[in-house]
Amino acid sequence: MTTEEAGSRTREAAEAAILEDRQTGEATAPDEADGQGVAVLTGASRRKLESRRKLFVERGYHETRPQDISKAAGVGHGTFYLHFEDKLDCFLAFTEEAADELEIFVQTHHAVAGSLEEGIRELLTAIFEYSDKNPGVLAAALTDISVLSTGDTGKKMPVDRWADVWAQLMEHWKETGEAFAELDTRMAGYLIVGAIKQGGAYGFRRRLERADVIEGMARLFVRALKK
Amino acid sequence: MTTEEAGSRTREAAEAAILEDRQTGEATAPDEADGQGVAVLTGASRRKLESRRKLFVERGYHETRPQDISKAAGVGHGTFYLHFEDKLDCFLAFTEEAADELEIFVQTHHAVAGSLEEGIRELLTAIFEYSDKNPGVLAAALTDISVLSTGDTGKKMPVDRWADVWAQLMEHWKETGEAFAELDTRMAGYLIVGAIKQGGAYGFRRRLERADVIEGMARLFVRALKK
Amino acid sequence: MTTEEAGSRTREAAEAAILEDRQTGEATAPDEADGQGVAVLTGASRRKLESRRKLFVERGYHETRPQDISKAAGVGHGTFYLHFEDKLDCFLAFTEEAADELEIFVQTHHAVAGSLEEGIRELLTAIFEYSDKNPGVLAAALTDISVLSTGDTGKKMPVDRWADVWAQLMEHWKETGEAFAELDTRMAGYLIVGAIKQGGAYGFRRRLERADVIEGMARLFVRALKK
Amino acid sequence: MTTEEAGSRTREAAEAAILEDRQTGEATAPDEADGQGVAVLTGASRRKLESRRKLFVERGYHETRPQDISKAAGVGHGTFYLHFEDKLDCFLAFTEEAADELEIFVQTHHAVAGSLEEGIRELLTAIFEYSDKNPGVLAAALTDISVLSTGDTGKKMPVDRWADVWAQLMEHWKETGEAFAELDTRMAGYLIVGAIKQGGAYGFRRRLERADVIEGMARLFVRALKK
DNA sequence: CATGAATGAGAATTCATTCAT
DNA sequence: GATGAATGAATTCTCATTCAT
Repeated sequence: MTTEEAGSRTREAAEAAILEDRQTGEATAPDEADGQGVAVLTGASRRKLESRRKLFVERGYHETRPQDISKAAGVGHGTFYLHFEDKLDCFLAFTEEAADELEIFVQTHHAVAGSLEEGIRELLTAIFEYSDKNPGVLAAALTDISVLSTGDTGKKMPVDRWADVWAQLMEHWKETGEAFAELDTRMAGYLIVGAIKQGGAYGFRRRLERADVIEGMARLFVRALKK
Repeated sequence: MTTEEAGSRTREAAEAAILEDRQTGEATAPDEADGQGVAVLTGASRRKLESRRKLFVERGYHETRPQDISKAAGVGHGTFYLHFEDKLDCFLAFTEEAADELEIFVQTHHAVAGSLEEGIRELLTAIFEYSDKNPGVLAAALTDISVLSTGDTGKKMPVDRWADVWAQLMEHWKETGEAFAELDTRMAGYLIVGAIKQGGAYGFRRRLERADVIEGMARLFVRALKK
Repeated sequence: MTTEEAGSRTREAAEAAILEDRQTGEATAPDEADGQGVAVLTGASRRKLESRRKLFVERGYHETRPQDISKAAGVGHGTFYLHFEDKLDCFLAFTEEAADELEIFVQTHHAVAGSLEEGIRELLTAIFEYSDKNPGVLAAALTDISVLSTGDTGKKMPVDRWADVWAQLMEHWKETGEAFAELDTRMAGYLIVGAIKQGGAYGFRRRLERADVIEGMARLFVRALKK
Repeated sequence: MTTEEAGSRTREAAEAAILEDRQTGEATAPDEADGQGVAVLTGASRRKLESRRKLFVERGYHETRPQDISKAAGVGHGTFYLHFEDKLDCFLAFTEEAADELEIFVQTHHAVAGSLEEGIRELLTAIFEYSDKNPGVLAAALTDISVLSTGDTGKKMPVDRWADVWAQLMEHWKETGEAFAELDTRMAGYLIVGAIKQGGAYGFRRRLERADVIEGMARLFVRALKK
């Protein structure tokens, strides 16, 4: 998605667009919408419904009612179901939105990344910057699917997407000979995501300095991965 | 708990007791696994209520009703509330029970652990053995508290306990000079728990060989920690 | 409410409107009989929910479930909570409705009241006529608040409203010199309301002739109040 | 009941016995117990169960559970049902106990009463003294039966007993020619009880001076009844 | 497209009462 | 007699979703 666009933007611009609630993002988001009931709308109410983010982040999935989202968006209850199949669908939309934003961060940061060491540090910085501007969003978006519904929805969750991103990077570092050869990049992707999620939550709770958290993580990740 | 007893048992015996649903544990567990504010009830129904585990694991917190637990235990609805203050209290009891069990595994494995490398491998083995015998229990017990209730309950969750265990081990390895000096053991404890949780889920979903998962994790952890 | 309308109606007409379940009252009552915090809903279900009266009167507060009221009204359980905050709120709405109706009776009767003696007799007549047409309503509406909820709700209960009405009348009779000068009208208002409530219940149980009950009360009240 | 005893006691002694929680009352209370399941017991637990009074007064009927009464009495749940048929039976026992106590007050005060005027003032004084020593007891004991259960229990409630007492007194005053001849003493009994109940509640809420409340009531009652 | 009144299955919890010990 | 663990019908209230307008 929007990779060509992202390429033509400066890194700062791309991030700014995201952080300022995607006023320029309109051109991109609808693209991903398939012709089906979900996320079909382009107009005002779709943008309004993005108020879901605030609610899901602050209250969590189970404490947020479709009604709340509609109300916060200033639309009627019924309108909610013109945009989302159901509550879970709405949550996944939020989740994907967050993943999209993060992906841009990751990509733009990677563009300038040189060595494995610099790259990891850059990425973590990007992630925590994002987290700083969007407090709680990652934690909320990484909510375990099993908590949301019983049956496996088959949906690709943000965890998977993000793990992929890391896996690809590590694959790249394997090719450049910076990462050790036996590295199982898929597995390592999940391990890193898990570590970041838990470590991030810990740092948040303990109100640790962002720089310290990043440094602590980076050191361990670099040691773990470097040849 | 039962540390003196655990000492007198062989490691296998101790684990077996746990894994076989604690037939020998009765003398110890029911007395202290409670501490929940509700009257410390012993007797038939309390033990029966341990059926909660199966349900929380299979369906998750939100899909398990107090009624289900009572029914599975073969007792009346009201009996549930003689043993637990409310649903959350019941879940936390399950959670602590699992943490207790795991702690024994970790302790007994550590007892024989020699080097950092062996130690990590041992621990991971222990954890995955436990997970193998108690499928899903760890994942369920590590459920994020924020998903369970709105307000912070102030309870120490299994994640914290487990992170502590790892932190202490790493502290030990720092003293023996096996772990690198600048290691922030607290943070690293959380990172490892997060990684194991996510990696474990990944391995479970992909039906990976346990040995491979352990090996993959161990390699990374050792690299990350060793001097 | 509807004071100007009541003025233009004959006394009989105004009462009839009330007693015949307010078919003409629709224009006025639904708009203000609410004031309850929950959205001011008009429309079918609100009027239907007035079936609460029958239930509260026949079964009393504790024997009437929100569900019963909904069912009697032919609406769903959930609808109940669109109109009332909770069960108590619903009861208080009934209570206020009854007080409103009674107030009109009292006012219209007072309009024609001449002397203290005539006035008292008129009022009692009005009250018992109302009670006759709405059997049990006053008794139910005068239910002691302490029976309904633990904490003081701070709400002005019908007893207070009605005591006020009597107090004002007595104040008037003090001014005209018909009532004795030292009369504490506030206190006397409560005494009279209490007496009517208990005496009414007694008369109802004993199936006494309405005229006799009125006469018995009137005689005592007149003696007590007249200069 | 115990009229001969009451007669041989001084008024002060009789009241003291009541107010000091009836240490001497044991000889009397059991007398009234019939040979049936209810109130059969004489021993320790019966006296203990009298803690019901505090609970019914403070929390009201619906907020007081048999369990609470048992607990307050320091006996087991089951013991409750050895003494009372059910919760309502227990409440009525409390109610009768209060009525008994009040009756003694009323009788002893009446013994010294001379004129109608003095008599009324004496009685009111007695009642409010009792209420002062036993705050809330009368209000609780006068709880309307309809609030307690659906079907008429056929039990004679305290209201009735008390109304009777007043009726008898008024009958007496009719005979002495102090009360006006046409007085319907039965009805008037209820009117007075109702007035006292409501007026007492009002005075209590407004924290009026007891003397003022008594004076206010007495004046009205005397005016209403005197020839 | 948009609405919001209406819905009713379902959730958590309570409590009067029983009965085996 | 005394106990208190056990019960399950019953209660209040919620909330994801629908559908007539």
